[in-house]
Amino acid sequence: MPKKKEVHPERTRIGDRIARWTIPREDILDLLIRTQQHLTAKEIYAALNPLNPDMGLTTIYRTLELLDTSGLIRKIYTGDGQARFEYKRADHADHHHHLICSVCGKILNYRDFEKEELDLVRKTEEILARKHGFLIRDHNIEFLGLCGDCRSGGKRSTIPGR
Amino acid sequence: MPKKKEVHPERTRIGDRIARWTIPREDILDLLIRTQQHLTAKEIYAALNPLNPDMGLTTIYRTLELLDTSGLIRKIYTGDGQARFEYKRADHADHHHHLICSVCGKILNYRDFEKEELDLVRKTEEILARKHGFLIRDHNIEFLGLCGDCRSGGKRSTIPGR
DNA sequence: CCTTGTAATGATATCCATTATCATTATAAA
DNA sequence: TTTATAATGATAATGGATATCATTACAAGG
Repeated sequence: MPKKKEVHPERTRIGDRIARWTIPREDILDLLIRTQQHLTAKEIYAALNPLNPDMGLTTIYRTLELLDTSGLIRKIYTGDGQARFEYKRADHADHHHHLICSVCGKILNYRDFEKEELDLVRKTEEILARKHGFLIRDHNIEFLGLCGDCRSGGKRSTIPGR
Repeated sequence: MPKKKEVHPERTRIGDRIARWTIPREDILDLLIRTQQHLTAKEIYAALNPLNPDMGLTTIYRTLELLDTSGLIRKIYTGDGQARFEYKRADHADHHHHLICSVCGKILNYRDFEKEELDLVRKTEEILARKHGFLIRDHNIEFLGLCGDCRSGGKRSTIPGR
């Protein structure tokens, strides 16, 4: 049976921004939903190419921008010169932040202290709105440091700027 | 009297990484100390060029990487495709985070809730160290949203992806 | 003061992620 | 089916950042 997928329910979340729900869009969103990693455009391309060799890199970039603008995915800058993407669940079920190793670039998700953090964030958002008229839509928290491997290894990074 | 500056005291903080403290290094660090903004390499180039037309862009990039690696300045990615830099005071006196407008790209510093935030961060760092063997060296917190102008204006951004 | 090894610089070329262009294809509604 | 046009993909172009390498200039030892 050839590829024959149901349209993902999330598709409705971008209904007003989009006219046609296509195979590339379905495949890219699908991949991001399934993976735990933070993928770059090229990684997505590499992952989907075997399944759909006709999909070009341009489409990946365009689709990622569409999904990001629509709030379905999040664009992350970890400082290695390329943007990464992760799926953003509507229900905050996977609310987490990042732990980035400055040496090897590894990214860990962390999920502890959600409640306290959310209290703090909410409070901050209130103040910011009052003080600067800023409407908060999202926040990022990231910790930079050395992962276990790089701490013990003590080796130098080959990544420039790290 | 020609330019004749005292070497900035911070110079000692990178003593072991550096052999010579030069005019470009002094000027770049000096500029970052004085400004409240978050400058790109090109903005720094533009600002210093009138004073020192011989300074090339390459030196700016190299010096910024040196200062960043040494922990004197912080590299920030706001998502507009170019890295920005800010001076990082040793005494945490200016501890702050960023408020980024997704439409116009404006960046505000915010400094409220430092104590609670630091408590939370410290606690988190402890857990992360225990759980993942991660040694935290820095953290970033940023809020993304719409600034007052862009809220009321309701105009669309020309910045791709925003 | 000179000399000298070499760190630092700057012009240039290059790299690489991302965007723009535009002809072609394929979707969804009539 | 037909059709208007949204979406795609090959290609070229853009632009921030880095590599290369000959040149300059700093700092230590004479």
